[in-house]
Parts: sequence; structure tokens; C-alpha cells
Amino acid sequence: MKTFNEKCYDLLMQIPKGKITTYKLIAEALNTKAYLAVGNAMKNNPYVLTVPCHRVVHSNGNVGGYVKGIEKKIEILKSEGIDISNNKIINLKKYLFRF
DNA sequence: CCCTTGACCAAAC
DNA sequence: GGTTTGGCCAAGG
Repeated sequence: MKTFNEKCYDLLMQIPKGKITTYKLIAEALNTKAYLAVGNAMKNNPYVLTVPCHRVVHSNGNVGGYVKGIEKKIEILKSEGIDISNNKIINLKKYLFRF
């Protein structure tokens, strides 16, 4: 049995470039409501080079957080073709990735 | 083993 | 439509 974190990382790795997901969806994919735990796993993120944690945002479209700083995260997402305004994803639904 | 801490979420105000 | 409130689960001290 993998740890909760590893399962999160597995899912994140499946996200293609230009797509994003939410903490909620990850939790749902794991059959749990541990939204907070997912966030925790991200901040721990021991696989920062393997797991694209910058492609994960809040359900309401808010960008959330990032180890390198929220602004840096926005910069990365923008470079992948995602429109962001006032620290929030414009069309979250449009870029949302389904597992 | 108890308590605290989160990069959360949905509903209520 | 911004802000507060209560609930949610896993990991770490």
C-alpha cells in the first residue's frame, strides 16, 4: 500500500502540459475527502522535479500556493497557455484535466 | 497516543 | 460577492 502522498504524486504525474486539476479532484480520485492532506502532500513534495505541483489549484480557481512563491506559479501556468487574473484561473473548467 | 497544522471546500452570513 | 464558520483527512511533533 502506497502512502497517501505517493498516490497523489502518481495522479499529478498524469497531468499533461497545458492542463490543470484541483485539490478536490485529487482527493476524489483517491476516494477520500482529505483535501487538506493533499495540500500537505504538495508542500512536502519530495519529487518536485517529477511532480508538476504547479498545475494544481483550488476548486474556486484560486491559484493556491507554491514553494517558489505564488507569483512564480502564475508565471509558469501562463507560459503553458492558461489565462490568469488577480491570482485566479479565468476558465478553470476549460483547462481542467479528468483522471 | 494526543494535539497541531495545512498550498482545502462548501455553505452560510 | 467578499468574509466567516464548521467540517474534512493525513502526517508530523
